[in-house]
Amino acid sequence: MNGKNNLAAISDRTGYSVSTVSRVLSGKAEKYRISQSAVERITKEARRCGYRPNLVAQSLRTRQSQTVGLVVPGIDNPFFATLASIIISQLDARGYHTLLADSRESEREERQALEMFQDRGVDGILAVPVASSPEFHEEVGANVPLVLIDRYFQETSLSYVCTDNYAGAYMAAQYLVDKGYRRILAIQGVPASMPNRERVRGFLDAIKGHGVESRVVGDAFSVENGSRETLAAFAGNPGAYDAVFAFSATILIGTISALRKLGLTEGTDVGVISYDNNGFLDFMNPPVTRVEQPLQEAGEIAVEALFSLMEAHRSSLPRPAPVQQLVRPTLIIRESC
Amino acid sequence: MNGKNNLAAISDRTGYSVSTVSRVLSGKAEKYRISQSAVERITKEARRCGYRPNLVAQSLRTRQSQTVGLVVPGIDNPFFATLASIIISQLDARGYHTLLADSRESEREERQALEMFQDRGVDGILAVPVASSPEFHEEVGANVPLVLIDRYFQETSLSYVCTDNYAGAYMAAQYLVDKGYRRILAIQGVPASMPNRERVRGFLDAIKGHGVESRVVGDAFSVENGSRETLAAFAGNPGAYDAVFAFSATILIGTISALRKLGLTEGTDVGVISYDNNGFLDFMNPPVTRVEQPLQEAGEIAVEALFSLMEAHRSSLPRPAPVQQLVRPTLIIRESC
DNA sequence: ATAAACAGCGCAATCGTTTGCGCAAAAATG
DNA sequence: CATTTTTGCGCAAACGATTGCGCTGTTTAT
Repeated sequence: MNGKNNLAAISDRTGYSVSTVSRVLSGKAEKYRISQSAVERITKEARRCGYRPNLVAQSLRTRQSQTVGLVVPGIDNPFFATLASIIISQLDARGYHTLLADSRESEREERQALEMFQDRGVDGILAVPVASSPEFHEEVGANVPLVLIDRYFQETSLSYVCTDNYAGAYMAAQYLVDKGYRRILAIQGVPASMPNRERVRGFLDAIKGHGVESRVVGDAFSVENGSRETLAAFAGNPGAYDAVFAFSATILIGTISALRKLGLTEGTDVGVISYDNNGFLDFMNPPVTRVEQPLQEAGEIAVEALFSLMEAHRSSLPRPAPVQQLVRPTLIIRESC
Repeated sequence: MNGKNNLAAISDRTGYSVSTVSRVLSGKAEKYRISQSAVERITKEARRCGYRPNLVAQSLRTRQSQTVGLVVPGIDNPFFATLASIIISQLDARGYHTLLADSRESEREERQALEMFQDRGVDGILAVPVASSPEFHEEVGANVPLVLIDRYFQETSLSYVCTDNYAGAYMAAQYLVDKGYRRILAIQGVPASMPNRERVRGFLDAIKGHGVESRVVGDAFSVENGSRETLAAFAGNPGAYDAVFAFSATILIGTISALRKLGLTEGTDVGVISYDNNGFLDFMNPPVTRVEQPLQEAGEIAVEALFSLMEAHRSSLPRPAPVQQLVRPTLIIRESC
């Protein structure tokens, strides 16, 4: 084309100043009482040459980027992929774009991502935190609106929206107990994470006083962890446990894979129950009983909370009280235990 | 803190000009022959106050953003989630950040995303295109490095990296024929997309001359489509087909769900075969035979291609010849047919 | 001794937009 | 007709970083 395609170019071609062109094209024409004739001439020229504002310059000047940063501990995990999908849709619906980062469960990478978000001037941040203590997140949260999701910290003033992992695990364990299982292996995810700790607590509380032998093992929300721990527990002792509680769908896959390798069948030889929902779980053999987390709802609440923080931030109003909410999961009963 | 935290502030506090501070902090000290003493004083002060460059300003000035845009047709689809995950990791490893957009199979939203990417000055774009013709993408590709992935266009000068869908579908169909199936229902995804067209072509070519009755139905890579089409095909006529070829894992889920609802069992009553790989497929009942696409490999090649385009673009060198590559899928044989 | 080379750094323009302030002309008021 | 108000628009300074050019002073070559 004609080389440049910015306000200055339109200014040149219409004879109006850059200021006027800017005001017209950013919809502030009447606020600044620009004449009808100017508005028409300018919008016509802008349309003609397909003008599009440079968002980088706009961000620099206005300190708003129409972008939020989202950091998750592993986008390859279907759970976080689903969560990300839900959040991206929500943001999109509000006209915001998403910078997506993956911390891979690493505190260092998480810090980098959060710093990068700030350096790029995002308007807000949604994070599934990985760090073991809230200091850094709180520091970041003091500068830019920040809402935690899925994981959170004790005693923090940050907003968070999570599912009630204590209740979820409690329901699952109680169900196993009711079904008569008495030797239960729980395979956990990342031990330090709040959801995991809450699940362990819910699990232990539910089996307490029922004469259940149990062990909690494992260290990651991964297929590999599920497989390794299951092998370790059952190899050489096929009757070691009568049920397995997998703390995530990924872990479940590892567990089932290992059971099969050992010649055990889930559901009959060993009861299994899982966390997370997933279209596949209904078509496994047997269909898997599981705790479903209301991710859509959690995502909606989190985004809502973030936007009210952002709104206050924009107007330099006092920060609204933090939203700290747990949403209730539900037990989906099938045939695996 | 001390209010601002930019080059000017450091300039004030050290007595050196903004230029010198900039050159030191952006690692160009020796190129511009800055003295040791200046370098030390400045880096010390920068460390003290935790200086971090404003990436928005940097982008505006240098026209580089260390960002690439990624647009997929549905991040909620596990296939694209996996692809996105792979690509984000690759970009991250090269120090690039990712703006992720979801076109939801809508040409309009795809255009919006691509335009937004340009407005934000991304350094490159990776796209799973949705449009039916390449014009718009070619236009964009003329301005900013662009590589297509998973889907592509005929006769385009754009780079693309996809799997060989013709070969994949051919293998699958041939396997069904070899197994003796003669009435095959193929449930396709988005009809106009190149992978889908190639799969249809591969499917039809493979069954040709073998006396196979077949129909190709459906219009989306979704669970709902799989379920709807399966119901329509088998309701009132349980023996309508002896095998179903699902063109994606999501479609497969819908198909199995529908078969069960109709009292049919996949594998025995009706053979099923699927496209895509997925940890769950091995643990369904029965385990599902499927065509696995080498996504990791495709992602690596695509990112590699993108970076060589970006490199040339940065140095205003002539654009290297487009990379147009198909990578070969493999058939994973299990027990569902 | 004079010129040339070089070391070390700053000036000021630039990227594209936004916006407070002010200025002139036109319109309204007394 | 003199004053005030309103209308319509432009000047220029931001936002924070980068970089071509040039300016001083010192060192080296001729």
